[in-house]
Amino acid sequence: MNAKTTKSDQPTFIEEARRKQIIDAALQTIAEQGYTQTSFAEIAKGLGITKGLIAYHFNGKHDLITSAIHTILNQQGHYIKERVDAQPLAQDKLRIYIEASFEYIEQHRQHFVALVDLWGSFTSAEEKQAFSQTAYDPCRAHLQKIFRIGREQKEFGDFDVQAMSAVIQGAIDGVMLQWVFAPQAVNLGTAARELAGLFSDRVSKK
Amino acid sequence: MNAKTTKSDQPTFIEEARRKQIIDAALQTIAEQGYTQTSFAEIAKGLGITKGLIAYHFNGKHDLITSAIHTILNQQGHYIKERVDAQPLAQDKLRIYIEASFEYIEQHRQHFVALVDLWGSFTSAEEKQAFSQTAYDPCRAHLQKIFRIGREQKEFGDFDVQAMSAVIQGAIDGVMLQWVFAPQAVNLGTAARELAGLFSDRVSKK
Amino acid sequence: MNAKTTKSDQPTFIEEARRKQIIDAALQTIAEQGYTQTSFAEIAKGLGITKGLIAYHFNGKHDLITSAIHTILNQQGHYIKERVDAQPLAQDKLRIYIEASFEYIEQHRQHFVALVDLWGSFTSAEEKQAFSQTAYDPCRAHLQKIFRIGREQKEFGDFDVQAMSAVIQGAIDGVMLQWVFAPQAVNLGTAARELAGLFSDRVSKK
Amino acid sequence: MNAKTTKSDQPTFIEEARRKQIIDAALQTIAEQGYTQTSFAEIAKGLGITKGLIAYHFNGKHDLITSAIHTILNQQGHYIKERVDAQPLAQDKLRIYIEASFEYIEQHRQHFVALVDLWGSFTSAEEKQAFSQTAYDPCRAHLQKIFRIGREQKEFGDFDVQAMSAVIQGAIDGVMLQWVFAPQAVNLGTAARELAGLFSDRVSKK
DNA sequence: AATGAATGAGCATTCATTCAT
DNA sequence: CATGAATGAATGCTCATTCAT
Repeated sequence: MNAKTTKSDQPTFIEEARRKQIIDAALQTIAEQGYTQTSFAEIAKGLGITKGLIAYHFNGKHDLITSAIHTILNQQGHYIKERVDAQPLAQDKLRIYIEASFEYIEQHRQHFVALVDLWGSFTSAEEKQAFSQTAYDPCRAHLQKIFRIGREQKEFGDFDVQAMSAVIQGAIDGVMLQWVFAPQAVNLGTAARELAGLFSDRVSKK
Repeated sequence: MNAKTTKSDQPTFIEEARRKQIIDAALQTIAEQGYTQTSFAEIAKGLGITKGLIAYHFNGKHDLITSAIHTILNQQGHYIKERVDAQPLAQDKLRIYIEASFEYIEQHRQHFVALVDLWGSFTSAEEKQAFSQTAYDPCRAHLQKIFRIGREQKEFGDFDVQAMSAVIQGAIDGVMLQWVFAPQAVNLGTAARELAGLFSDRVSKK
Repeated sequence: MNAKTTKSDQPTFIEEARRKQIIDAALQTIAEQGYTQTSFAEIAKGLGITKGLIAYHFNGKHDLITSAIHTILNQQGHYIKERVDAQPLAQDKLRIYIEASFEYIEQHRQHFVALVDLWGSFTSAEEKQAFSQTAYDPCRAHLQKIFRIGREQKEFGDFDVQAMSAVIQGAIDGVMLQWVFAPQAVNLGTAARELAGLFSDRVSKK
Repeated sequence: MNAKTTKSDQPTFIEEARRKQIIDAALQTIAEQGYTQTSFAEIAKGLGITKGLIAYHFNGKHDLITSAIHTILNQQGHYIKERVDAQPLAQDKLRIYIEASFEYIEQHRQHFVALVDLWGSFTSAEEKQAFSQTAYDPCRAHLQKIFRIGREQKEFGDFDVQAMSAVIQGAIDGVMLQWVFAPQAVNLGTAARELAGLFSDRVSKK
């Protein structure tokens, strides 16, 4: 309930290292055994520490889960932004956005297995909505920014920017979901190409 | 351990009614409070029965959850199939498939809030994959059938049927996810139109 | 709590048959799966009836268990008495008592597996003592009667009748226990001979 | 599922003390109320701790029961062995074996009340047989060793060693059973004398 | 005489959390 | 910083028992 009382605001080096270590172990355990099977004891076991230590470094389970989610989303966000920003043309930005999304997922499948499981950790509608905003709003905003650039640069034609951002991001997430649970059922590379193709055919028409 | 204390193999009328009633209450509770907060006691409370009765009608929690999932997927599947089959043209079939998917979701938002939560109920990778097959395989198969019809009827051009089915279904699910958690952030009707538009522009090009 | 209210004192034919059938099934289930695993449902399953019917024919679980124990002890008692009474000499009576005890056990191993398990069903010291009296008092009394006859007929010398009855009956039960759980570890026939031999050497000395 | 939340392999002092304390309380509760009435909650209540703590120190109920049984059997075994080994003559060893068995039982009646009840805790035939081996094999082996020494030292005549060990141990256990449930019905001292007498008369004959 | 639906108390077990050391 | 002992509430599940039909 109360935050660490004996602590200054600035986390120490070891504090930060432990938190990162615990978050990684938590994500791994969640991905392997599912959220409901992931207890502090289970995380601690895989790390060679005691569960008391986890309680010491996090303000309860909710804090741990929240931190884990932010870690994943931030890492993915940076990965994509870096690559998209390197492209001058909007149509390349969009293509790279899709490709980088899938690339990151492919390299961190475990993170996404865990992420899907973590939806189950939100009990109230408010928490779910808050998570939704954290997860989707920045993505849609990024896509909409690309669309606007594309229009300013006369690369893209006319379409509903709001809806299209939801559709493109949705397609990325939806394909990811299928791949996460059954990697052999979906080829991410081909899917990326088809998705980018759908869009470019649409907007370059006029 | 033991399935039931009664003799007959075929369920009675009251048995069926109770199971349906319990499944509905379970879905509602899951949607409202999340899977992890949904205990037999919680479901029973909302129904005015005892938790022992739930254990009497279901072979454990896994049976209840499985039954609930199948109920949702079957209902949605029938709803869509009925409407798609009524269309002679493949391009209409595809459009109706997308629209009907969103319609059903819109009318049963609670089911899908629950469905997403239920992913968290699968602990092993095997269970997750099994669920994935139950959920996605029929959808992708249905889409691929529409694509084949479209090609036979010379309505559609050439594209990777496998990947396209994953992308279209993924887009539907991905948009649904955004809407389920933040209904005000996405307009399902507009999204359906943009998605159908993306595809028709693509395939009618040549 | 209350006995069958709609019933006359005289049990009907079908009533008796059902009780016997249920007792037999109960003994078999207890022998096979242990007392703690033996629920009404389990007994009913093996019989093709419902557990409600068992509750109808017995005044609760305690009644069923008590009836089962009495069934076993009475049957064994009759079997032994019949054979002992056929012998005129006390030393033969004693030998036959031992042999018949083992014979009966050998033919009804299941009954004794169950009997040992049923000890666990008595919760209070009073119940245990009551069972003990039901089980042991008649046996020791029978042995003591044989001893007295032997003395009257000048076959046996002097010894503590009370203690000797406990020792002989104890040896029978103790050997039975070893055999019941590990039939290959004890040969009942040889044990009977050694036990009878111990006694006859002792009392024929003077 | 998970054994313990701590890291070290060797138990601490407090750990050992708690386990012993809990085992003692468990034996007492079983002796007083019977195995089926002995829940973690019941044991904890008599100890002033919570049932969670019992689960913390033992790997489930089976572990607790197994530990309790081994505690009893080991203690009794040591008590007897110590006294038997002090005797040079085989006939004294045998007499002391019988006397020490009864002495120990007399001093720890509660243990044996519990032990008899614990038979009911084994559900499968395999578990029962395993327990039987743990309980009886060492006893019979000890007796057979005494018999062999007796023969080597020309104290004992000829008899079936295997069967005799079963009969003597059986008599000890069988008398104990009668005494445990009805202490006033059997005098352990007299019984010990009669039992030892039976044997010595038999083997010293030739 | 028999069934099946329903109950309610009890069970072992899990787990996040607290805290003295 | 870190541990290990302890808590207490919650969970899925079992089961004898009741009762209307």
